[in-house]
Amino acid sequence: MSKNLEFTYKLRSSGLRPTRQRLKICEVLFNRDKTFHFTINDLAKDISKQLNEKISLATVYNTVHAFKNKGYLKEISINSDKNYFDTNTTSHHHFFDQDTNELIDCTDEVVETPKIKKNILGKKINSVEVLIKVATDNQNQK
Amino acid sequence: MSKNLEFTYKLRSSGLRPTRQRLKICEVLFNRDKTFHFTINDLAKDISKQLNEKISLATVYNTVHAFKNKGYLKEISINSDKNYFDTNTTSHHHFFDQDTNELIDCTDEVVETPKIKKNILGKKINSVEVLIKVATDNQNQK
DNA sequence: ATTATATATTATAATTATTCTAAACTGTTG
DNA sequence: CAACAGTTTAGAATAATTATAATATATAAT
Ligand SMILES: [Mn+2]
Ligand SMILES: [Mn+2]
Ligand SMILES: [Zn+2]
Ligand SMILES: [Zn+2]
Repeated sequence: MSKNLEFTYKLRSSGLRPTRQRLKICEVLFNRDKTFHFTINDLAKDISKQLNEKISLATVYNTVHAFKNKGYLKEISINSDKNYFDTNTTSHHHFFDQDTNELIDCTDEVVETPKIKKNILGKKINSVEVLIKVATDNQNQK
Repeated sequence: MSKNLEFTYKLRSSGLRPTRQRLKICEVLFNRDKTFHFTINDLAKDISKQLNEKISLATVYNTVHAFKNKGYLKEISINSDKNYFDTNTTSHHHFFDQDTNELIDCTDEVVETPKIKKNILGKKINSVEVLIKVATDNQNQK
């Protein structure tokens, strides 16, 4: 359980009590090689499958929002139907597959962050992100 | 009522009956100099203020979606809290003011559309749009 | 270790946004 | 002026999210 210890420290260091539920959610979210995108519903389902114990949906919401506020997750709104979270919290760009509703990270080889030549007076730029919408190459343009 | 005639033709030409409600919504949305962004709720409120007659919320939803499907409106998801529509249906970029939840169109002088160097196999690129999130220039980074 | 305190979890209710339904209404065609 | 399909409407239904308030837990204080 060295991973578990890690998560415990991580949570404590940001002022979050390392509860059983939060540690399990950490496990599901952060005990992986690659970052990924998820919806809260997907996450809740994953948890109830992967783990024998159930976590209340309200707790999943609370925890995801707490993790987001601490900077461990990023929220991404791309589609009015689904609200995504991203375990990759760095600034980055996305493909959005309109056929499958899947989000895919872009590497630097795909697209460079565009330069902003003018800003709005009195405001600070917090992020510049590119979204590329793709779909199957049929002639159904709608 | 020359504008009204115009809207009548526009609707007919796309197979939509020019009903009283649709014409009023056209008036509110398209009888302006500049394009703008709105939420369905804002639109419903605007209508009940600007006009003496009420339009059912379901009709506003129906009409906005019909107009979107006909290409007269564009849907923009940027914020999990609010779902926007845009009367500017061209491909373009946006500032999003995180203080006010306001969307602002970017001109070409602000940012150029980035080049996509690689695409996902078997998929067609439907749009490439940049989102610039801004907020007041205090040191409150959260 | 026991107790006290603040914080977190939970089931459920409440709220909000959106879609569905089915009856009434209206625009268009003949 | 029928007749008909398409449209609007109020209200019900659904879905996503947030609020509530009682219970449980983690940590700090004794
Ligand atoms: Mn929609
Ligand atoms: Mn949220
Ligand atoms: Zn991502
Ligand atoms: Zn716009």
